[in-house]
Amino acid sequence: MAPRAATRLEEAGQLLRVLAAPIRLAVIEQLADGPRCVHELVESLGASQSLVSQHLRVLRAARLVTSERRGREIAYALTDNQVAHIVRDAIIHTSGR
Amino acid sequence: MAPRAATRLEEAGQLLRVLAAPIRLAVIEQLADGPRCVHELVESLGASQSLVSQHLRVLRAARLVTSERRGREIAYALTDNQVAHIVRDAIIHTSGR
DNA sequence: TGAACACATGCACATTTGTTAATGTGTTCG
DNA sequence: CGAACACATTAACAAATGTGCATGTGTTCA
Repeated sequence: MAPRAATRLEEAGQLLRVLAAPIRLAVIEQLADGPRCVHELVESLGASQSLVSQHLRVLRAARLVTSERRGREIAYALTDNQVAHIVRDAIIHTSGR
Repeated sequence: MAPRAATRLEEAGQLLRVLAAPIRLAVIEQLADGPRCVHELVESLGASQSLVSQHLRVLRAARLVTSERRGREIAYALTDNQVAHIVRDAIIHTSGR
């Protein structure tokens, strides 16, 4: 069942808006190599725990990542790798000049 | 010469932010089929002339489109088709579920 | 030259978004 | 139970963004 054209572009726009933040791109890059828990992301990104959680919340709301509790940590993973592909294309486009 | 990682993600984020608006996605979809002048876009998109110009300004500033005067019209075209490819992937990702 | 057309720009305003600081929830371990 | 760890959430604020209205610039044609 195909949605209306307007809705289709709105949904695609929302996806891109979720991706349109450097720190979230960095998170996705990390998760492309496998699941990570929050404090690992905090370390590698050099951002505050609160900030990382805020952005993970956005990614989670958009269903781009899934979370799974492991002991007292929570592991995040990419829902699908097509998103990582879009991110890679965007990076290639800007770096290739 | 590869830019710093932070800069790389910032630039990719900026590209995605420019794409993250339904009306700009619609413009890019139109231009993927060939050059269009502004009043053609205004008609097909059903938006005001001012609004379309504002968004074309954003696309132009990001070097995603080029403009060329033809008589009293101004024709817009995609700078490269890789951007159209990214847009298509984003639409496919959201529609495919 | 003047009028009509095609488009851009400046301004003002509401909405959204990113960030920080503080606090809350859930878990492990002594 | 209580303390320490891992993470989420709330509130508050600055900054960026989208939109409409009005006006400006460039072009064609009579």
